[in-house]
Amino acid sequence: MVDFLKLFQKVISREVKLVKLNKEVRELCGVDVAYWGETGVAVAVCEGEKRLINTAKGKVTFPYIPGLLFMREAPIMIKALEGISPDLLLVDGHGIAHPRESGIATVLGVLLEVPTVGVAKSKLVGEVVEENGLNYLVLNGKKVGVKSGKYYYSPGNLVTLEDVIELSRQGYPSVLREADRLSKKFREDLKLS
DNA sequence: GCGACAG
DNA sequence: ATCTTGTCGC
Repeated sequence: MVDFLKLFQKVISREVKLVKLNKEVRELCGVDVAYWGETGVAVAVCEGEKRLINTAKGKVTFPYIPGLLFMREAPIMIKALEGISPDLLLVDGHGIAHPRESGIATVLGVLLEVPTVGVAKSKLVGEVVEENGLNYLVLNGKKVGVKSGKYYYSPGNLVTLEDVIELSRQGYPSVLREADRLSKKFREDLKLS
């Protein structure tokens, strides 16, 4: 099964288009997931003309396996993103800074056909190499992302490394901060009800 | 065999 | 991710 999933990721990585995000980002969205045992709570926070918050709740049984995070969180994240098509989607996890260049941000970007960037709190693969004052994440001699502060940013789909660097300069995205805060808040609400 | 290992 | 106390520092 794991072999099949890895093949799926290789197919996904072949569909990735690292092209410049030209359109102005009017609606920025961020998604995160919190857990209460086997119950997952996904929250999508969108900031644009109006502020939107979507949630999704459900059993998450697939185990956490480094490199296969998408199997655990992508399904419920997609539920929370139903009906939403942001100009840019930020995902808690890596994009192409992944063994098969197919982290959860990349999988979501390809499946939903939306520009995505992966923002992770820790490294999965690659080494940090400084160049021109920037800490690039290098994998197999290729720059696949950047480290800014304590976070790792990498292209998911439909964005360039330059777009990602630009985003990383803005500091940790508020939409992800909010998605993280709210997912944990809603989890607490579940414990009570 | 050993170390690394998103959330 | 989640489980958890105190402690160090701005």
